[in-house]
Amino acid sequence: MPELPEVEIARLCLQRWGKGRHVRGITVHDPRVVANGAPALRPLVGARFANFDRRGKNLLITLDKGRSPLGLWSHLGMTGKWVRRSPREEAPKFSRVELALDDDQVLHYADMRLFGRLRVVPGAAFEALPELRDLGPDPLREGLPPARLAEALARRKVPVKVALLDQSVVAGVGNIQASEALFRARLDPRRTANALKPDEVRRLATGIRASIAHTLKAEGADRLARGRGDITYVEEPGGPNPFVVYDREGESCPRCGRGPITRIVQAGRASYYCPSCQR
DNA sequence: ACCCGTGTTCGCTG
DNA sequence: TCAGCGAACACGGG
Repeated sequence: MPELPEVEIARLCLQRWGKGRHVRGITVHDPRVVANGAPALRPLVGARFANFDRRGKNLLITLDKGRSPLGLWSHLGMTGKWVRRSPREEAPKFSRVELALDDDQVLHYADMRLFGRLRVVPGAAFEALPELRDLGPDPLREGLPPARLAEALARRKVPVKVALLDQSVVAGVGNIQASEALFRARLDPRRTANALKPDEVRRLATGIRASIAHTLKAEGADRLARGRGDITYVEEPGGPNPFVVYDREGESCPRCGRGPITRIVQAGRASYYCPSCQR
């Protein structure tokens, strides 16, 4: 379930589960999720988790081993997730890689669709990764200055919803957050990106940050960060939809009461919006 | 059987 | 050089 908020949750979980622990062993159930092949993960054995960072949807984990650090890059794709289990428990469905830790727990990387990837980064030199090269500002780490958003949108002639999916515009926004942010900004997703007025860009920047903050709260990030609550974050597939418009086609608008929330397809992806109050 | 899917990259076109 | 676009990747779930 990975856009910026879910990846941030994964970061907090991994930090909690892994920090200071050593990797005892690795089992690769499906080498397709390992960039450069399964043997590329071997250097992780014996390393100690030190730091857990995130850029957009990318997890950047640093481990200590000997005198030079080791990096572990993890992108969750569409269906990737990190899960902690006791070695006596059954592995989660679609577990592709497992890391055995020195506290007798196992971290599983599970990924049904296999769009996610793991990669060991020698020397933790994450700057060299092409996946990070063209990322725009990360709204949670460094905020989202309207001027910078305006600059990124200025050269795009596509609908603003489509532009928001480009990670070089804003790092971490995905298909759900794009619809949610545009609703909060009261902007029609079909508006051309480079035609937004300065005030509309400001509203959009605010909407993006508000949507991410709302999702983080709904998914329990505050409890995790404060060290309370269940240490095993497990999303409930049957749980209530925490979003304001996403996947709510036909419902009345929670803001204006009219709507109804409408689903359209843009660049092959679903967008949801209120035709009555998004202009 | 058919359509849909929280992501990204690649090759082609203008 | 680059924005834009569609296909491809892979495997369920409804």
